[in-house]
Amino acid sequence: MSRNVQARSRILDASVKLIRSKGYTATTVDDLCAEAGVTKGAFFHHFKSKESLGVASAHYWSETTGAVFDAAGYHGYPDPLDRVLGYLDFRKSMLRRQVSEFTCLAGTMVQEMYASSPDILDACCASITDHATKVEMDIATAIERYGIKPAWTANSLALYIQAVLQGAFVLSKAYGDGNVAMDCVDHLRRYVEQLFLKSGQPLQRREA
Amino acid sequence: MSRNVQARSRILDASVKLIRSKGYTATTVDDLCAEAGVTKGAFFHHFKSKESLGVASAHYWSETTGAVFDAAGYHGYPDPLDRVLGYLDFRKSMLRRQVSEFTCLAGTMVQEMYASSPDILDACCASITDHATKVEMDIATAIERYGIKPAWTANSLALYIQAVLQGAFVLSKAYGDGNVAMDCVDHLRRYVEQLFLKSGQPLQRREA
DNA sequence: GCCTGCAAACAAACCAGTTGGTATGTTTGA
DNA sequence: TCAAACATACCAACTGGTTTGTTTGCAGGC
Repeated sequence: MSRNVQARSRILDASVKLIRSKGYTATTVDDLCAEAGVTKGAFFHHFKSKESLGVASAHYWSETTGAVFDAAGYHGYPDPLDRVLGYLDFRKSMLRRQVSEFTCLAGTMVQEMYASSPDILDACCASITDHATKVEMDIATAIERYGIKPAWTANSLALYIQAVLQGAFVLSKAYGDGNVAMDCVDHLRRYVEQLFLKSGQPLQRREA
Repeated sequence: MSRNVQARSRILDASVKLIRSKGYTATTVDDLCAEAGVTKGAFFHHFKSKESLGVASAHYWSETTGAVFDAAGYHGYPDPLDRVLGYLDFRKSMLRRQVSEFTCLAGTMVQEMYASSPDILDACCASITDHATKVEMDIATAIERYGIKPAWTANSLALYIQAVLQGAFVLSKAYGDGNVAMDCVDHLRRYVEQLFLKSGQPLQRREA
């Protein structure tokens, strides 16, 4: 911990950047070292294998993105449905950036590693599940508050939201920009609003 | 065309199987040859490079899956909305199989190659777009037939449907089975039904 | 003086693609 | 007609570069 405290976290930052754009397999240890500005010796000092870096990268992703969402403003809304819709608006706002800056590391790695590395798969799955669970809380509270008796569960809607986002990322990569993804979030928002719209009782107004 | 007519198509079959489960980069030419039962010489006789096999694989995927959907029964329904919902039911029925048998080659490759190979990206993008366009036709007809004036376009809904499916595949890989994906299709079906449900005018009944 | 944190060189395995050849069938022209 | 020339489909061995991981050594704090 003497010479350079940040070597490990510089490797983790490099892993997020490179794996998101090239994928896990195509990202070599040399690539990671070059991007992080460290040598192979430093890499294998901090991670016992490339696979363990993959696992650490997924955990790191969970922590860093978790902090971003925890800090977002929508958590302050008193209405739980507003918080869910606020989450969607927040996600939509992120889609203005470059494709490589708004896509999901966990989703990318899952697609590539699901049959190859159980450890990486578990770490990615935990990342997605943890994130979905936060939204699920607000959905569950909203179901209670709005007094609806849905044919679906808070869990399934939370996972559906994640599925739409993951799929929107795939289409964004295919088309080269986030416009498709924004349209997808619009459809998703309309659906969520609809689910809580009791027949005859209009939803109270909220800001966009 | 004398010795063994099927060498090329055996390689293509092998590519779909291997790339879907391991990803493009992790699938080596040797893997493909072993799976197809051919030698490296045969491989490079039929494909000038691994990348060109990737492109050919995406085209092959388009053709083979296109044939499956073209042969499905829902095209016979007279009501265009029934055809759209029938498409969703058909997709849901596929989710009973193994994860590696219902996921999308194009979506998997896009995630991995979007920043690495423009040629493969184009081929995958075309595959997804072509497929979405078929659904878009029925959506457009349904908009007319049902006389609705939506805030969305047939194109954006068709792409949204693909996004949900692609995202559902990611979650299926993460959780190891298609149950999450089936829940997603249920949510999606509810949404599509809702979109065509004019206030006060119930939708005519159709079979599940 | 010994552990941590890293550098540099090295090694063994692996990978895409090449080479040089063979077997089989097809075209051509005397 | 039929044989020489050509084309196609394929094979086994090889090559040069790349990849993950190791080893050895060294600088500085405790």
